[in-house]
Amino acid sequence: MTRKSVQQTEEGNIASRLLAWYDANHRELPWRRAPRDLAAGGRADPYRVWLSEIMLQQTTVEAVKPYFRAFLEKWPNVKALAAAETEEVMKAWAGLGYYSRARNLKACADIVAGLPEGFPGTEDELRKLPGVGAYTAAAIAAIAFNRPATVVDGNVERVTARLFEIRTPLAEAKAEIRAAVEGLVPADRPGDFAQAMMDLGATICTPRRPRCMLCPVREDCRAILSGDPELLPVRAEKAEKPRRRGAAFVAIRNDGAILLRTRPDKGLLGGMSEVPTTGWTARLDGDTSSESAPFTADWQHAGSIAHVFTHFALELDVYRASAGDKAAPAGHRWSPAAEISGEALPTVMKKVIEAAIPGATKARRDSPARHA
DNA sequence: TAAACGTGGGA
DNA sequence: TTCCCAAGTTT
Repeated sequence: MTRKSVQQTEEGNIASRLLAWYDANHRELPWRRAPRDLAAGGRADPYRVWLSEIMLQQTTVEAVKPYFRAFLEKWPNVKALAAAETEEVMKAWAGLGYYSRARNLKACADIVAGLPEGFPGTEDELRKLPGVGAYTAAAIAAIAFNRPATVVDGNVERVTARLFEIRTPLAEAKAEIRAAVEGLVPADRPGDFAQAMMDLGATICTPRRPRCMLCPVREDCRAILSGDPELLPVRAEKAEKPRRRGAAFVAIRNDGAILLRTRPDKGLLGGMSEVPTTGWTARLDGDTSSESAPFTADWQHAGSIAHVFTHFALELDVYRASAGDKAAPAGHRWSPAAEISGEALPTVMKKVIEAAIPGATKARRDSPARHA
């Protein structure tokens, strides 16, 4: 009935083919309910959908999996997460990147835990939550609440630009792409449709070397007919990445504790822990390490590390010194050796500490991080 | 509108 | 090695 009427349009054909493909070829993911489960009356848990969507923002599925499992084990529902300390959330998020997501995650949990109905089910209401933008609001509405929302992420943009041969550069093509996707969304299974588009983009309609021979909608794809699908979507060329330098100081107390401090909540690596460093904008001419070290000591050059952020590349000279039993300077604290692996250390800081003390950031059996 | 914001894996 | 860029949001 409704299915037949939908299939009478070209758009309906695309959605139907895509859903049939999804039924047979969907990826199995820790946060996903299989179409079979949903057909049997299963419901996606909004908490898990939300948590996974936040983690997946600009982040690969493989990187997210272990973090998703760890979060779910520590905090099985939104009230548990709301009861947690922000610091613990930052520690659990360490290494995943884009740390404002962790802060917003906690802020969002605090809000939702206070709502009688839990997560709202409409895009408009979801969109008001911290860390939830246009994409995430639509994804949660569609996947967790079966609303016919138009879900547009990077995969969907690529698939759609190829399907409709949209050659407008991506930045200016957003509205056009959104309108095209909106015309495809089936009233029947909007959540599965959204996930089908994303799975197609991730496994078939890939950025490079798309597997068009395996594509369920290749007969509907205009990019195949009149060009090279791999050339779409058209992206603006990216600006050259500035290179910055600095120095980092690993101070080691007699008992093996390391001197740390916490970065401001806003900005790069906001709210995360670090060893003392110089500023990262200055181009170091010669050795200025002793001037900007946290205290005077016999600082030894322990090597250097390189790390690439989204908008600049960083090289840090790493200095190491024994600190005896010195008290921590203002704004700093000593982190016991056994607790280093559980600290909210971003990857760049783990590299620094490893350069000074190999193995220091690896989890040990007696480390609290393993018992938490 | 554009820049800021992390990290890791694939080619 | 180097480049690309992934289930984006915020300011």
